[in-house]
Formats: sequence, structure tokens, C-alpha cells
Amino acid sequence: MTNKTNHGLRELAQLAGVSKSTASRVISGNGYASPEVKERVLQAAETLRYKPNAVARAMVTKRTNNLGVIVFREQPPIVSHPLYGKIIDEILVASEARGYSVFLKTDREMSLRSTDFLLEQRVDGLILVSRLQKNVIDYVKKFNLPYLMVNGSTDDPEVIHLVSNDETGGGRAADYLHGQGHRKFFVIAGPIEHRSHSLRLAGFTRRLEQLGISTQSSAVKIVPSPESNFAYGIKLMEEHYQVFIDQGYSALFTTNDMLALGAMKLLLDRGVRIPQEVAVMGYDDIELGSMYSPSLSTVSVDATGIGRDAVELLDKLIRGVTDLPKLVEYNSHVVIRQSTEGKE
Amino acid sequence: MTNKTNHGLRELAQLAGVSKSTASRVISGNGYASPEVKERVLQAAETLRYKPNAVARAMVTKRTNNLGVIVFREQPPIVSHPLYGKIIDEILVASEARGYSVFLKTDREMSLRSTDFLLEQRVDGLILVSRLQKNVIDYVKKFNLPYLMVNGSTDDPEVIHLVSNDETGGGRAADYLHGQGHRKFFVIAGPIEHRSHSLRLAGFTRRLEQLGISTQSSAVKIVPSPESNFAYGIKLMEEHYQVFIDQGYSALFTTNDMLALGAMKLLLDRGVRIPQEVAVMGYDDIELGSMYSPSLSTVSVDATGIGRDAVELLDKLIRGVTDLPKLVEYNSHVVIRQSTEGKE
DNA sequence: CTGAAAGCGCTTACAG
DNA sequence: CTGAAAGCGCTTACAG
Repeated sequence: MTNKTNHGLRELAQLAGVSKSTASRVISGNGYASPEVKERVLQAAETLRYKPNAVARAMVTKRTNNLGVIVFREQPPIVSHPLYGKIIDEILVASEARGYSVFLKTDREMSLRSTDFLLEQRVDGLILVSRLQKNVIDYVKKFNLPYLMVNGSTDDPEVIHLVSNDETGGGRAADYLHGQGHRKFFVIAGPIEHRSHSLRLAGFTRRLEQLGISTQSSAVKIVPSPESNFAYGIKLMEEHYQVFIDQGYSALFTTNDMLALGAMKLLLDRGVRIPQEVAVMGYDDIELGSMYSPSLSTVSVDATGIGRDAVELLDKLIRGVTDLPKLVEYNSHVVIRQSTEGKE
Repeated sequence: MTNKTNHGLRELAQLAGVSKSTASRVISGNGYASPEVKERVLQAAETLRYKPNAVARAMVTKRTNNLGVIVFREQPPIVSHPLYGKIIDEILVASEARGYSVFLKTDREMSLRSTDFLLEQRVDGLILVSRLQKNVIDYVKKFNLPYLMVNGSTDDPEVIHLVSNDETGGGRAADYLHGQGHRKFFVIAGPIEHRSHSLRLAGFTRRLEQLGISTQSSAVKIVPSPESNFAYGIKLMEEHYQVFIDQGYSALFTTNDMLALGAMKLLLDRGVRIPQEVAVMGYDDIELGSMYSPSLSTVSVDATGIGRDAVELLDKLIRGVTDLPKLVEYNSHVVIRQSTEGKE
């Protein structure tokens, strides 16, 4: 049994009977080496269980082949967040495919700490996920580090960001529900400061107006929610339950699935039949929604495309490719499931 | 505006008018420096926006302060897996608190690639999550690297592993359901090769036997499932639906929540009333279950404790603490929700 | 095709 | 209390 000491290039070279330079060339795959020499080095690497030291390599090449991903969220479910989890999964897979490893960090206080950490780790690039404060991106910009934003909001025209086309998606939801015959809409809208929530709502109401439904009238009731989670879906539906029933709203639209699920659970628990009495529609297409009974109709967000392209674009940035798009939008489409179908 | 070039210790020292050694001492916090000197260096660091190079530091200290986490799963939902996601979230938080950053890797083919990668990155320690093949741990053991296993299975007495006490939990589920008056049990059991599924089932049936219910008789029907996901919950329930109804099983127990949710959805879609006609109980306590309508009764797994302790134990291992426990078990408790309550 | 030498940006004894 | 020097484990021109 070879001992557990980690061997370096020097021991490797020694055992193979070559110089460190030569050993380095065959291990790294850069530069020439005769077949016989190559064979000997590889053989030695095997018996020594040699693992090149990526830290040392990074120091000289000034490339770590590491990416940093920071998810900005105040509340605990971070990786396990149904939408961000999907995006991160995709980032992981796409990174692996391009030879990058990823440091995953979460940042609760929208601080600069995690950014600093990754800067010190000399990651090759940074993916900033979710809404983040302007100061974070102002900070990142001061350094010479490729970065991009996923699912955040910014007016900064310099910043590359990937978002789903929430306004169009909101419009499609309105279109679909209207097409199903609905004329009275109850809407629970997540935090207006959050780009996606505000655009989804804007798209939804604009489309209703175009369809001849005044969103100022009693045909549309919009309830704002300070948070976009399950608990608030329940809470707000509970608070407005009486109005909801009395006014005869036949369709419920929320700016994300979690709110929809919460509201739907409250309705189901009170015996309201979905979709027979009320049609419910969310946004995001989280896995949970497809598993619900009734399964939740929704508007999809292309988490797979976003995650994949984030890595691809960042890789291009790192490699110095220019003329990259500053804004990449992903199309949303309506996903019809049990919570809205069956309405005749 | 300071330019974007990244400055090194040399420039820092130069600007502060001290030697690199001194600059290093104040930046790293190791060693002495007079208040005035310290002040000057810090000042210079500020104006230069100096970020210590963690790569260089790691090379000399032989400590990266990085941890590697590998999640072994063949199927896509990895980070976004409802249970593993929770554990990973906790690992992230606990790592941060102890000054570690984490490389998150997934491994679909149970290969040695991700392990090698992390070995090359010279992480200080490794957390192996989920079921992994014996060859992976045999491989890791050959290197001089602290590691531990979470939620996996091993007979190797040397390996530190953290698991939930699945057998006891299975027994508690049986106890609870029996106490609710149920005498006919339908069980969907996940892959028997997976430690947690087989122990949950074993605990459940053993306890039933103790309660005087023969698990060989028609009182208990056990259906094995090759996968432990939602789709199989639906599929198996569908296949056995007629038997299920005809035989009058009043309780359904599955070895995880996903299976329970799938089976429950099928029952609900067919109009079976839960819990009035059938009580349903899962295992894991994933967030989804608490949101369902009816919310799912289950047996909890202490994901928070597991994630937190994994980092704590690994940190101790890294710091050379000895006499660590080889096996840490976490208690499970029954979580009663709508899918079983209401039965009188 | 291969090797000697310099250097990546730090830290750490060791002098003084 | 501070600085000069060596060295961590690699890669990369540059000779030969």
C-alpha cells in the first residue's frame, strides 16, 4: 500500500526519472513529451496516486477554474428554494460540463462579505442570483472580475442579466384565464419592489385592460403581499375570504406558485372546489405545483435555460468574448393543469 | 478612482512603507505590528482595495478553508431535492459560521471524478451525501483527507456517518397509526438497498408484529418500489388501487414523503377522502408535505441537526480532535397533520 | 524533445 | 517590533 502522504510533482518526476518540467507537461497536457516518457510519468502518477495541486496551479496560471455563485435571500430556504434550487442545479451541471467547480454561498444580509470571500478565492467569475442591492453590484464592478446577474433587477445597462419575460408571461396568464371565460379576477401580488412580481402583475393587468376589463373596477381585486411565500398565500386568502366569496371571483391569479399554493390550500380546506368553483393560477412552475391535488396551473420560468446560459455566458465573459447581450429574456408559457381546467 | 488592477502584497507594503512581512502580519492578523504601522497598512489596503489572495495563502499554509460536498444522485433533482436541499442549506450556513466555504458537486455516475476534483482542490474536508458506492469511500480512505458521510450506508466501522434513526421512526409511525385505530395497513416501500428505506420498513413491520398484527397476513400489504419518487407513488397506487379499495386498507404508510404524496394525489384525484376514508403517512417531513391539502402526516428527519453536526464534526476532524463518534443517530418524531388526524 | 531557472503571492521562522 | 530570505507546488518561456 502506498502511503498516505500526498506526493508532489518533484517526487513524481523523481520516480519517473524525468525533470519537473517534463512531468508537469505530461500531467497538465501542455507541451511535448515523447510517448515513452509520457508513459513512465503516467505510470508513476498511478503508483504515487499523484493528484496535481490545483491551488499551486491556479497561482501560476491565474485561473482557478472556479466559479462563485451567491444567492441573496433573507429567509432560510435558499438552496432548497423551489425555483432557485432548480436554477442552481442547472448551474452545477453546466459548470461541471465546462470544467468549472462552484463555490456556493448564500448571503442573508445583502452584505459584501460573501463577495469579498469569493474575490479572495480568486474565482474566475461570479453569478449573482436573486434580487440584490445596488451596492453589491456597484462593489463587484470595481473589481476586474467577470460577473452576471440571474433573476435580479437592475437599471444598469452595463450589467449582463438573465431574466424571464415576466410581463409577457403575466399577459399570457390573463389571456388564458379570460379565454376560459373568467371575468372576475382576484390577484395576490408579491412584493412590488421585486422586478418579477411587479412585471407579472403589470403584464396581467395590462392584458386585462386590452381585453376590455377595467382593472379599476370591481371586476379585478388586487391584494399586495409583502412576502411571496406559502404562509402569506394562506394569510391573505384568509383575510379576504369573505369578500372573495361574496363578490364571486371565479379566478385567482398570484404572482408566484407559493402564494397560489397557500391561497389554494386555504380554499380547499374550506371546501371550495377547484377548479369547479374557482380557477387558480400561479407563476414559476415549481415542481410542487405539479404534484398538488389539484395540480396547479402556472406560467413556466425556464430555470433550465437560465441556469445553463448563465454558465455559458459567464464562460464567454471569462474567455474575453465581447459583444455579449446585456439582457437575455426567457419566454414563459402557460402550463395548464387541473386547477384551471374542467371549467366549461 | 483606483484602477481595476488587482494589487498584491508587494504594492500594499510599498504604499504603506513597510516590508511585505509586516504587511502580511497585519493583513492576516498573525504576529505583531505597532498600532501606527497597522493603521498605515490598513489604510493602504483600503485605498488599493487590496484583497488577500487566498490561493497563495492556501499554498503556504496548506489549508484552504474550503470544504467539499458531494451529493450522489442519479436523477436530476439534486440541490433542489426536498430533503437534501434542506441538509445542504444547513451545511452552507454552518460552514459559513466556521469560516469555511464550500464547493458543491453532484455526482450522477457514482464516479470518482468529483472526488478527484475536490482532492486536487485540496479541500480541508469532505462531506459525502446520500447513498454512495463502497468504491467511493474506499477511494477516499486512501487519501489523507478528513471526511464523513451523511445519510448513506456503510458497514465500515471506521467511517463517521450521520443518519437518522430510521428504524425507531418506522416503529413510531406504526405505533401512531395503530393507536389511531387502524388495523389494515398498506405500505409502499422504497428501494430496499437504500438503508433508510429498508430500516423504516423494518421498524414499521417489527412494531406491528409487537402490536399483534401479523405482517404476513392480509392485514398488511407491502408493495416494493424501485424508486422513491412522486411518480412511483402514483404508479404503484394506481396499480394496486382496486386491491386497496376492495381489501379496505384504512392506513397507507410509505417510506418517504414523495411516495406518500404521489399515492395521496392519486387517491384524492379518484375522490377518496383523506383522512376520513384513508389515513396517509409519509417519512422525511419535507416542506411540501406541510403545504399539501390535506397536509401530510409524517416522521421527521432532523435535517437541520444533521447538516449542522456534519460541519461541526468535520471541523473537529480537520483540527485533529480524536475520539469522535463513528455513528451519530438523529431521533425522528411523528408529525401529525391533516392526512391522518380527524379519524375517530 | 527535455531540463534549469524564475516566478506566481503569500507566510513563517529567524535575525536583529 | 520589523525585515530579509526561503519556500509552498506548480507552469512557462527559454536554452539546448
